[in-house]
Amino acid sequence: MKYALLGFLSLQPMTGYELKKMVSISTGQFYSASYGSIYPTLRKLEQEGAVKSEEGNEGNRVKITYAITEKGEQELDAWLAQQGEEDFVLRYEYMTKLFFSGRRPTGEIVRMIQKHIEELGAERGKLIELHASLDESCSDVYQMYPCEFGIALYQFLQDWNSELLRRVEQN
Amino acid sequence: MKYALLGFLSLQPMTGYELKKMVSISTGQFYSASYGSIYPTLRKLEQEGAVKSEEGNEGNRVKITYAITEKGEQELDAWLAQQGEEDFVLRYEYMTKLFFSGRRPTGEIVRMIQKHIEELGAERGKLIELHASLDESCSDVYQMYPCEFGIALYQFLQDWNSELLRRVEQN
DNA sequence: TTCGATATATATCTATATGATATATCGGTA
DNA sequence: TACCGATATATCATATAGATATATATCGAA
Repeated sequence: MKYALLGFLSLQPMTGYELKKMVSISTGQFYSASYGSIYPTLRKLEQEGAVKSEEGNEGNRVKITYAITEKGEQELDAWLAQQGEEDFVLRYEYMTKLFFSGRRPTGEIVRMIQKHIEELGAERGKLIELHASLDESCSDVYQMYPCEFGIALYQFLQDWNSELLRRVEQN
Repeated sequence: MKYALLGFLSLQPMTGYELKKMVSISTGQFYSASYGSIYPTLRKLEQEGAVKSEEGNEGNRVKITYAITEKGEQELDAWLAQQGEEDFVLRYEYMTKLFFSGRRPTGEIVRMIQKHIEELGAERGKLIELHASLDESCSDVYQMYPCEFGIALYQFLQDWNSELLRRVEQN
């Protein structure tokens, strides 16, 4: 969490709200953040001296903009450079259902798989749109990779489930 | 959480400890459970009447075996039949690092990708072993699919990252 | 021009989950 | 018999999502 926020703040100073939007768009497929974690983490990062906040006021609105500090940049680079076992967590509820599908009639399973494939297609479509819009705004090839990964991942999921559908229908 | 535990208890009555082991082996790739969630959930399920517990005692050891009830079976089937948007969460820390890798020297990025591909291969190897051992114990084709999915997923991840490595090395 | 919908912005609460740790028993082996 | 690893239950601290509350700003349509 902490390092991802530092990373985004290294691109430009932002408010918690802007941070949430940016996280959702750019790495949202495999890393998401809620306000319930963003705001407390920002306060903690400021205590540590990794970011500093500036309270601007547009009219009557309170607006706290956070910027990364020199110390924060160093921490970010240390995290990027460190080759630890990276966290990889996949929670795929559909697969849990599939595991127990032996209890259910084949027709129902077929419909579940078909619907899932459609949903995967829709998600993939959204990412393809995002990719087109990203082309202009990205300062860096590396910032395109997660979106490209997401598109390829959904393609893989669609393919795997299409093959599953074929197998289930065949008996 | 709740429904996954009900599912496993529909296969056979079990203790919380056995449940944890079984979850880790069978759906562990995309759904995991800790004791801190298993025991409280079992107690809640019993309050709801979806499972009933029996306190057996082997010698001096306390051993609480949980079995699914008729009501629990109905709840499980209702969950399996219901076509809702299923939870899909991927937390892929490596991809977050990649997003910010523009800050780092190419050599370091190449090493990160290489190491990651090796780790993916190791994980895939474990699943292939598991698949071989599963052949005997599974009562059902559906119980094989999650493991097969895991193997295919790691293959996809290896392929995607190998292609990424090629691209990064080329400039 | 005013009304309502949507976007911006911060903050906090509840429920739940993880990971670690504590405690204790059991079976096998050295 | 002493010890290790597996079995078994339980709980703590910490983290997080998701929902909700509150308020302001913007913009288009009636």
